[in-house]
Amino acid sequence: MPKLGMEPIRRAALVKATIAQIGETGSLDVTVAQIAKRAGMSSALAHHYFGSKEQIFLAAMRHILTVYAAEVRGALLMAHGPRARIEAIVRAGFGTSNFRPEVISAWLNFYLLSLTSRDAARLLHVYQGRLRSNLIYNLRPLVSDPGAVATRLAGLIDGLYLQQGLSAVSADGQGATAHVLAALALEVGA
Amino acid sequence: MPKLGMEPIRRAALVKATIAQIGETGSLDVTVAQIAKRAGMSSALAHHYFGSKEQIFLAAMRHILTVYAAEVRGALLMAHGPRARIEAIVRAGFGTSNFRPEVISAWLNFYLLSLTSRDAARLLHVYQGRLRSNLIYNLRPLVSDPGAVATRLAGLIDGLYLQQGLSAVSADGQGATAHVLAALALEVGA
DNA sequence: ATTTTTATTGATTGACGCGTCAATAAAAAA
DNA sequence: TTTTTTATTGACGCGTCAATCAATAAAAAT
Repeated sequence: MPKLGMEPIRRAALVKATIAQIGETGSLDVTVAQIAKRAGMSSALAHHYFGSKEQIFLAAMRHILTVYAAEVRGALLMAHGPRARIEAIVRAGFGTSNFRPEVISAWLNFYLLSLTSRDAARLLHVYQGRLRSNLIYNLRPLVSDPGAVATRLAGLIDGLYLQQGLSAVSADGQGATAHVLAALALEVGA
Repeated sequence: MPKLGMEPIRRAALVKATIAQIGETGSLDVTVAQIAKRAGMSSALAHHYFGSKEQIFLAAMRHILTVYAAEVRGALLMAHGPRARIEAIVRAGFGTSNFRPEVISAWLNFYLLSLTSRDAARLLHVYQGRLRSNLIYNLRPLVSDPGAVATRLAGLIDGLYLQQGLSAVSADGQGATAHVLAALALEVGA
């Protein structure tokens, strides 16, 4: 009984199911059939809407990055001054949306996917570059070598994210945020 | 023409080929046939010596961790005083053996494998715990909260390692080392 | 009332990969 | 010299999975 206008609904359901399935499986070794079943449809329909498994992955990745970017933008709206803006960026990175265990796991897997897929690498590069230039821009009035400090802060963020993704017990976003802010305080000499 | 005593040679060749193949492929989606071919034997022989693909992966992982542990031990021999010992640990982590692109890629893939395989998780946990307690022990006379500082240093090391593994262009071990040591200097207030 | 478009799936295909097995051959032991 | 052990591989069975296709059905358009 085909109700019309199903395409966006199906696509969204598949994206959501993909992230959940990757989070549960812990790897990209998820089958289209698993994803489709979780999203309540046949694997044939998943192929019908996305064409290939890689396209499904890329859509899921795009979704994660879009949500993340929106959260950063939102946090930046409320921040006055460079120091507060950096704090906002950090807090957004470890915010509730991106810091759910499934999302962390998916993100780490997409990291590795970027070694294989050019499209994935391109996506990731754009968002990493945006984070980095955001950090550098706001670090400029605070430290003498913004590039180096940005490298260390971004590295610490990635590393703590990785650790959280691997421990996979309970994601401690507040703790991670506190650590990054502590490092920031040392860097700006406050 | 069976020469005797081939087993250790074959095993070592398979371990080496596994790391190389994972590095080249960028994922754990490597076939036993690929590994065996690179090691100069048939896939049947690989199975004969290791029994399963997972055992091959675990052997490769053990090898990487063993080499890493040896390098840390070696560096610690030459270090006098807590500060120098921490520097030694950092330098070993980014030392030539563990910082070749293939090894970085393999390590990152093993990180994710630990989400799937209990044995892999156990291996990783042992070595991470050893690194962490090494750091904490030597940080104790230097800082007031060794645990927190160790978390940040380990996080930064992991993060920079991750970034190097993903860029995959040229591994800059000296740069990474310098960044961690800079963070250390800030933490100890020198 | 037909035709076209959209939604949907069961069945199928074709490829691929792990692991096994039987067979071959040479060294070592008996 | 016969037997056992070690080394080695080609062939293959069995399962899995991505992707395709034909078929069904209900909206929408004509």
